Amino acid sequence: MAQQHELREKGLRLTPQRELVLAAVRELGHATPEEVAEKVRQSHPGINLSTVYRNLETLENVGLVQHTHLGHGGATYHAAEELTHLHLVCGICGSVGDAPIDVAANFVNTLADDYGFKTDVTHFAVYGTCADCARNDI
Amino acid sequence: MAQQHELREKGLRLTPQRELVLAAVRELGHATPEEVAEKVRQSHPGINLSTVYRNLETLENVGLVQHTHLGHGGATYHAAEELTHLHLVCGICGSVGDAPIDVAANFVNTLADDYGFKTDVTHFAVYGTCADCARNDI
DNA sequence: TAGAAGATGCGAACTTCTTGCAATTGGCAC
DNA sequence: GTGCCAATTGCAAGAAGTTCGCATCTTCTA
Repeated sequence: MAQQHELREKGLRLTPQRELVLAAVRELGHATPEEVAEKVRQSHPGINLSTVYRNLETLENVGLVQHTHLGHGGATYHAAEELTHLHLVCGICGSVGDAPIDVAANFVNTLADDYGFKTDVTHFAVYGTCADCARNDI
Repeated sequence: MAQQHELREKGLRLTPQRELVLAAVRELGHATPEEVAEKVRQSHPGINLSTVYRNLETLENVGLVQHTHLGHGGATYHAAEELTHLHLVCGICGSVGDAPIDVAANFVNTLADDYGFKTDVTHFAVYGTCADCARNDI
């Protein structure tokens, strides 16, 4: 774990809180600030929620994590290196499925070619109905 | 304006507030509850925010309006009949552009075929960088 | 090892949205 | 037209999520 370098390289100070926030985001896959805080508290009970928020913002600024809006209001954070998939958010059951980015490649290209719009696939949440709910609904 | 029928048909009572909320959503294209309230206040200054929220919810239940998450947290409301386009949300300048649904047809089909995921295109916000910002950024 | 800059903790404030309740109003039957 | 019941509104309090100011503490550099 030469994680220390990672943070120092970005010009950030190395604090236990910061390391734990980053570790929590990586471990959780995607998580709300609240969930990150909860995770961090397992090993560092005293951590403050605002510290988590500030660190998430800081880590996002240097590109180590990113946030996505999954539809239900709050932001969800990911480790930057894990953002290799789309999120399929089910509006009925709330589940979040994954699909490889390639699925959208065509779509992204069309938007780029026809509209000059550079789609940020990593920041992308797709809303709809998951297979399970679709079965029950129709 | 046989709008009265529209609401009555759905089993809703016809109140000035409700008509105004619906009219505001239609006129604004897409708007947050707050913006709807502001619009309604132009002709009905006393209207309460919770009334706007409740009416938006009611109107959504009967299918006259729908909401979309444009990324920055709060929901945005549309008249149901206007939902014939995707929203291209620019993460830099915050602008909301439009693109016809067809652009996504392929993408939607792929998700349906490969993942059984029924994408709700009308509830769909595409995040990225608009043409203007992309020019300045690169 | 000391100092400066940066980070943390804490509490208060804000924003956005929801909820309970009493008063009001619309639609229906007469 | 009149009256009743249920739906709707306004108000105010309250949740939830997020931000901010400030004093204190910690990290890094020299």
